[in-house]
Amino acid sequence: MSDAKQSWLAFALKTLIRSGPGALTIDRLCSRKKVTKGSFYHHFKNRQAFIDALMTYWYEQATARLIAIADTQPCPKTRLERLDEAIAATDIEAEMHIRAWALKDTSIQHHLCTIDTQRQHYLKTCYLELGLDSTQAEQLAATSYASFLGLQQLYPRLSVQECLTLSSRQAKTQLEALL
Amino acid sequence: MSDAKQSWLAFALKTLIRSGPGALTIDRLCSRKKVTKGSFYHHFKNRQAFIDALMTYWYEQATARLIAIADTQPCPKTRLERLDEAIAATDIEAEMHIRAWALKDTSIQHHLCTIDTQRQHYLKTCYLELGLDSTQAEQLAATSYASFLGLQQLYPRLSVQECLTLSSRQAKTQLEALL
DNA sequence: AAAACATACCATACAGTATGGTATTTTCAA
DNA sequence: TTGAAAATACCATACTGTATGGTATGTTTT
Repeated sequence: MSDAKQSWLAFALKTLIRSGPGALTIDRLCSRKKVTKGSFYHHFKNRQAFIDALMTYWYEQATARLIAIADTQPCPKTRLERLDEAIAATDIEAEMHIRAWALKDTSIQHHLCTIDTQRQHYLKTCYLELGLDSTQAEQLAATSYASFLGLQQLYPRLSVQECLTLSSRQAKTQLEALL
Repeated sequence: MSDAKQSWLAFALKTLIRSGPGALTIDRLCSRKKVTKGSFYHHFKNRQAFIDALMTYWYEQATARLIAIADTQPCPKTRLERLDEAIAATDIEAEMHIRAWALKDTSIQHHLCTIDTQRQHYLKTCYLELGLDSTQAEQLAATSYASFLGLQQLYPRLSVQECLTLSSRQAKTQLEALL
């Protein structure tokens, strides 16, 4: 991937985080980036190709990278803690925007589906190692992930730290009740 | 409120449920409703007034009504069960769409904030009656509500029934651990 | 020559306005 | 009480201005 293209994706992700998918029109991106459409259409075949590239870029930043960080730990309990730390140190504002975006764009839906699946699968493997059976691990993965997602969206808004604290505490209680 | 205006709001809510806020353009609504813009602008000063009316309409359907149903029960445990039943019997597809909408429209955000607050407050009163202290009740209200919201948004998608089952089971475990 | 970008243009979709038409309801005098 | 006139509710048609994705064709830089 060329530097210019990489710069386009990094800029687009920043814009998505700051202003949501509504700001990802070609015109607005170009004016904010102080280039013209000639640049955009040089690097991307059309808007859809651009969006696909952006979602792949986001997957690497906000899923693959985080799992890789957590996976440096041998103990599953420590992995989950390390994961929380990594999440706390990451700008996850794009999350909600992408989830909202998926409701009106099936291509985003597809990307998000593989990402959600992979994330839940990672949590499940941790819970399996901690002694849960397959069904329990799967359901706890779903509910703990879901409560974190949900807490992010509650009004009045909580901080990422509060979301992590509440959801991880809740997951621990749940885990102990199952063991 | 006139019948014609009521019919506009009911139609708009159906459209929102089926196709999301992107389908709530004046042109598209008019063509689907087989009327013209003259009708729209006769009943609503502008698009914003229409949206405000629609959100009020939705509040009555999906918050005030559900709470009123649950509140027919004297026991808080029964109230929560009755609430789950009422939710299961309601089309809650609008929920996610509105939450997504709120990210790009501050007026929706305001409506949703009062609604989220009222819903959490209702759950809190139930948990208070069940013996939790104020902080515990508030946090359990937040996490149980959040996990239900989050489960709705997970990919691959779950049914409303599955969301309710998982989140209410999780809330019960949490409650017993706190008592 | 190829990569990177600029400029000018097109068709479409959108919110909103101006104006007019029709049907129903209200008002007021005979 | 009643019937015509006035008001109002309801909707249609045609238009404006703006933002969008996309295309065609250049120009500059390496």
